[in-house]
Amino acid sequence: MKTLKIPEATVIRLSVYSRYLAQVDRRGITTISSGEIADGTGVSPAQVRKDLAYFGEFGTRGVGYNVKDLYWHIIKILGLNTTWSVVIIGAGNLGTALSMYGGFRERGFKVVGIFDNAPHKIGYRLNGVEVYPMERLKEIIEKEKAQIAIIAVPAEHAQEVADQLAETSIQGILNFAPCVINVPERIELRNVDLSVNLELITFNLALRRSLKGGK
Amino acid sequence: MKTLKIPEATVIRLSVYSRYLAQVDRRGITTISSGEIADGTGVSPAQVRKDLAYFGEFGTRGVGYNVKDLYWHIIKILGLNTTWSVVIIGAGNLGTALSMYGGFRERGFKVVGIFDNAPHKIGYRLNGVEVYPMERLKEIIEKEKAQIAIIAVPAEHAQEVADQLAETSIQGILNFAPCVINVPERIELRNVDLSVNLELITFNLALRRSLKGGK
DNA sequence: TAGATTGTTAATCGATTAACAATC
DNA sequence: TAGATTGTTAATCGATTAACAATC
Repeated sequence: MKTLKIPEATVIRLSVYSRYLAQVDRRGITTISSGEIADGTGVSPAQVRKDLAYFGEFGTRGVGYNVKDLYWHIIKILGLNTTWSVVIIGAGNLGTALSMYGGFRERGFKVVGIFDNAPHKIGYRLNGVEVYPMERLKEIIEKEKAQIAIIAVPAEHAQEVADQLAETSIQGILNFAPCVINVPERIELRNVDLSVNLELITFNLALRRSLKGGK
Repeated sequence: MKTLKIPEATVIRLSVYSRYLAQVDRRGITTISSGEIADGTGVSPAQVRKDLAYFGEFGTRGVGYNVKDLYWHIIKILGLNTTWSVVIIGAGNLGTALSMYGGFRERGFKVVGIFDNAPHKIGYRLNGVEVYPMERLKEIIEKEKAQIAIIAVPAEHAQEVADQLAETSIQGILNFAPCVINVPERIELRNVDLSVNLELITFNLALRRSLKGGK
């Protein structure tokens, strides 16, 4: 595998391609061209081929790509050929929603524990997954071999939770709290700010208005 | 206002700057330089100045920026100087979580209605917001003057919901269903795929592994 | 072979960074 | 005035697109 830096946009598109290929496969289609993938996912054919070229040669010139093969190649590239065990920190509304989110299971993620420090929540099961007290974080992560943690606590407590996670064998953190957190280099961190997505909409709506009104 | 195309990354950073400025303001600081904003948000000072330059001149050479003024300038740029009324389609776990998500309220978003077609959910209140049947979608959107809709239904029903929204006066749609949907040009659309965020983590973890093992 | 489509290189486009004149 | 920091231009960097040789 080349050591070239892969653009994040490429990884996101690979995810989109894989979903589209799964859909095409369900329709019983066995071969597909970069142009067809492009049409189905809203990118350019050159983009599709370039994205794939970072990782190898998966097609046959003059023919195209085998749908199933390419699907599995991408799944492997994305690291989704194995099941990932996930813990969720915070059994509030967001944590509860995420624990039941079908989109995770579909892509091979398995929620193995939810953590909270509200005594009345401990011991409950959400979607079959037990709610544990925060004191058992390290124990359960190690017992269940969880590799990824999702932080779904209020912003005030996010860093505190991150510090506790840093003491465990967790490899990746997805942070939904709207704040910046610091974690050791060895942990792969990603922040999702749900509000920013609405703000990108309001920005564009405000821009449209000012173009109409202002001009 | 210039008609230059603004990079999406710039808009996202403006959102980050505004949160940082709010925090700095709470500490009672009145003036700030691009370098300090850069340090506080993890970008370069040139980036901060360039991002702001798309929209005007907000600083004083040799001095810096007035914290409060700049905060409000950015809030206005993001279209957040007015309250936006939001409806959520789908009273499942995600819809429920989003209806109670503090991060929205903080930035001036107000959830004015939740819609579902499960009879046993109708009439309930989530966080003070009523759950309405889908048949009343258009009526309530128009009555409440909702401008933005959040789709939080399973992927199979997302397009159907989008079609119904297209019949209303809704101006923007935030789609959480992991699928591509089509809406009229006049509607500002944005997709959020929660699973992709986990996949960006697993991709990097898989990459780290292969670099360690493969090399 | 002729037609089709890949993989890859070169050209283009756009975003970030460095540098500095303007100016408080 | 001297020091500081902005706003902006030019240089750099990186990603996308166009084009085409390779080849099925």
